[in-house]
Amino acid sequence: MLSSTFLISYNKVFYICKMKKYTIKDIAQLAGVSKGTVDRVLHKRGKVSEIALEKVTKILNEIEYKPNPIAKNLKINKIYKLAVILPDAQKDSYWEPCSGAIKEVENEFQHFGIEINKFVFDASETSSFLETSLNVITTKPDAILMVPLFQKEAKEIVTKCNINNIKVSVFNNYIDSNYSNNFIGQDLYQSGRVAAKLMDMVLKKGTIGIVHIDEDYQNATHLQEKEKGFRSYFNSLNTLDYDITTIHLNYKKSESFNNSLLSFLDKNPNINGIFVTISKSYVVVEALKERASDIAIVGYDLVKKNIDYLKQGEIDFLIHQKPKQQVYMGLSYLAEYFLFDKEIPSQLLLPLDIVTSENVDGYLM
Amino acid sequence: MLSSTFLISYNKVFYICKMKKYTIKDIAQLAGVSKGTVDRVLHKRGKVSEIALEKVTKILNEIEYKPNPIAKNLKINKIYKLAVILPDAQKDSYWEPCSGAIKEVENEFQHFGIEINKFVFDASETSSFLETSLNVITTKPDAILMVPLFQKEAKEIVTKCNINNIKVSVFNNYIDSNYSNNFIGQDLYQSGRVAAKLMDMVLKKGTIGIVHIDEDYQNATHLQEKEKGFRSYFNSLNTLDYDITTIHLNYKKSESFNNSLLSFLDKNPNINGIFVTISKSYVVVEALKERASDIAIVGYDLVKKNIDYLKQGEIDFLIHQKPKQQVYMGLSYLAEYFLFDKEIPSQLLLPLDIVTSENVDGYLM
DNA sequence: CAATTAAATGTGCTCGAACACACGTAATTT
DNA sequence: AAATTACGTGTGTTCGAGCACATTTAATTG
Repeated sequence: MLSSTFLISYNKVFYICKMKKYTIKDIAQLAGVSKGTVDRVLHKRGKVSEIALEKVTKILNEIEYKPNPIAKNLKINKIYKLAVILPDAQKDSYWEPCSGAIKEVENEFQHFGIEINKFVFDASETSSFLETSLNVITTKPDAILMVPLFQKEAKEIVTKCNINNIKVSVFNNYIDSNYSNNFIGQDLYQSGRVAAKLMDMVLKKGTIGIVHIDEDYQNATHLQEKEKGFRSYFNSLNTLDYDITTIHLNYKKSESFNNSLLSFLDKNPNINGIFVTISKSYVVVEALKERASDIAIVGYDLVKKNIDYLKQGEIDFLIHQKPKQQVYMGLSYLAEYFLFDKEIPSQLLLPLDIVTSENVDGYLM
Repeated sequence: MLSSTFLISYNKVFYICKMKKYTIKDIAQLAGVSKGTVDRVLHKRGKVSEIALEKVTKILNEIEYKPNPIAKNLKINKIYKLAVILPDAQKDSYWEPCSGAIKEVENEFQHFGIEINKFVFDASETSSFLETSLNVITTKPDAILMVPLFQKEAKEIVTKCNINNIKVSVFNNYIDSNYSNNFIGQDLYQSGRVAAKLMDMVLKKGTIGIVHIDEDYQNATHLQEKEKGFRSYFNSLNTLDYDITTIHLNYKKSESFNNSLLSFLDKNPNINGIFVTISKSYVVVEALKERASDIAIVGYDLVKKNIDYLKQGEIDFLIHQKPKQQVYMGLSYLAEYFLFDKEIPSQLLLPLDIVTSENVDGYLM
C-alpha cells in the first residue's frame, strides 16, 4: 500500500510527514487510463469496462484519494441557500445573539457559495411559526435550521421539507428523532442536575422552589426535563435536609405575577433557594425586591437583566444555554455538509456552562 | 454605488438578498480593460497607465470586490507548514488533549494545503525547550504555535523566528507582547477571581489556603496572577469573615509533600477551603485523605485524577483551562491567516469554564 | 523618418474536479 | 458488406485568480 503519510525522525524527534496529495490525473496515470475514466469510476457513472474499473479501483485501494474540495467547489459554483427559522428576538432577547452567529457563519463561508437567510416568528403564536415556516419552504432553500418550538407543527414542516428535499436541522428544542436527524442543544435533564448541584453547594440544606414561568408545562418537555434532573440530584443525595416545591407562574398577566410568587413564599416561609427554569430569573428577582430576603437564585441564560442581577449578586448562578453557539454549530455543519460532504452528527450536546458574576464577561462575545 | 446586497420583502418578512459576486473578469469588463490590467491594479504591480488605473479604481470603489480565496488557493497550491511546540503529555497529562486538537485542525484543513507537525519538550528542562524549538526552526515551518513556558528562552526563539520570517503564536502562557502579537489563553487574574467567587459561595466565611505546587513562583507570573485575582475578590468584599494564607509546596520531593501540607494545616487548624493554583488538586486530595476533613477544594484542569475526585465529591470545583481549545484556535487562526488572509487577533481570551461533578462530562470531548 | 527601446496592455496557460462532447472500436442490424 | 447502434474511452472546456509571455502602442534615438 502506497501510504500517504510516514514517520521520519529528525534529531530524535519523530513526526509524521505528509506525502504527495494524489489528483485524478495521478490516478489516471498510475492506472494507465484517462482522467475521464477515473472520473466515471469515482462517480459511479458506469460506461466503464471491467478491466478499466479493476485497474482504477486497484490504484484507489493502494492510495488514499480524497478529492480536493476547493477545486470541486470552484467548478460546481453553486450557491447553497440555508434558512434559519427562530423566534423574534424583539419579544425575547434570549434569541438576540443568534443573529451574530448567522453573520459569522455567513462571513466564514461567503466565498464558498453559502447564503443564509433569517426568518423570525412570534413565539406566542403557533400559527406564526407555521406560516413563517411554510413561507420559508417556498423560498426553496437547500437546508433549514429551526427552533421546533411547537412539536406538532414542526413535524408537519419537517415532513414537507423531506418531500421537497430540504435538509432540516433543529436547535435549542428537541424533536422526535424520527423527524430530525440533527439536533443541536443541551442535555436538559443534566442541566437540571447542574442547577441542583449548585444549589446544594450554596445552601447545604433548606427549602427550594422550582419556578416555571409562562409556558404550557404539559407540552413543554424541556421544563419537565429540567425539573426531573433537578429533583433526581436531590433524590440521589438521600437526605432529609431539603424540601422541594414546584410552582407555575404566568408573567404575561404581570399584575398577578408578583402576588402569586409572594403568596407562594408566604405559604413556604422557609424557602432559601429558587430554581427558575427559563430565562426569566430577573422577574423573580424583581418580585423579591418587595421584601428583604436572602434567597439563592439559580436560573438560565445571559439576557441583559439576568446579567445585571448576576453582577449585582441578586442571582447566584446562571446556566448558559448558548443559543449563539447552537446556531453557529448548526449552520457550520450544514455548510460543511454541502461543501465538503461532512457528516452531520445526529445529536450535538453543548457543554453546560456555569456562569457567575466573575466569569460572565468571558461569555459575552 | 452598486451594492452587492439589498433588502427585499417576502410576505412581510424582510431579508437580505445577496447579489452577484464580482470576479476579475467582471471588473475588467466594467472598466473596459483586460483582466491582466485589473490584476496589475489589484496587486499594485505597476505598469498601468493613469487612465487605466483610474477606470479600474473607479469600478473597484463602486463594487465590493473580494477575491475568491478558493480559486486563489487552488492556483497558489502551496503547502503551509505549521509547527506546534508543547510540553510532553506523558509527563503532564494536562497537555494530552492538545494532540486531538492538532488532528482535528489537520483534518479540517488538509485539503487546503495545511500541514501540522507536533514537537514536544521536557517541561522540567529549560534546555529541552530551547533545543526542541531550535530544531523546529531548522524544519523551516511557515508558523509556530508554542507554549512559552520559559520566558527568556521563548523570547530568544521568537526573535529567531522573526529573522527567519516564521509567524509565531503562543498559547496557555502569556509572553511580552513585544515578542508575540498573538496569544491564546485565559485571563488568569480573572480566573483567580472566579475561584474566589466559588469559594465564597460554598464557604460564606472561614480560612482559605492558597496552595502553589512545584513551580518557581517568582518566575511563574501565571501563578501570581491567579493569586492576585483570588485575593482581590476577597478584598473587594470588604469583610473580616475570611482569612487567606499562601503556601508553596514541592511535589517532586513527594515524601515531604504530605508532611508539609499537613503541618500547614496544623498551623492553620481553621482552614475550610483550599485553592490549588495548578492542575495538581488531586495530590492535595490524596494528602488530605490521611485525616478526616471537610475542606472545600477549588482547583484547575480536567486531568484524569481531578475528574475522579470531582465526581466523588472530594473536589468541589475545577476551572477548565481548555488546552485543547487553545491549540485548536491557535492553529485555526494560523491556517486561515495563510489561506484566507484572515487577521489574527492579538489576544484571544477563552471563557473561564466552571466545572462540577454534574457538568464535567460535557467538557470531555 | 525608420529603427530601437520602453511602457502599457492583452492573451493564454496553470491549479484539480466535473462534465459535455467527440472519437474510437466492437456488436448488432438491414 | 455497409450501416446502425452500443459501449468504452479520451479530449477539452469550465470555474477564478495568478502570473508568464506575447502583443500593441507610445516614446526615444540615430
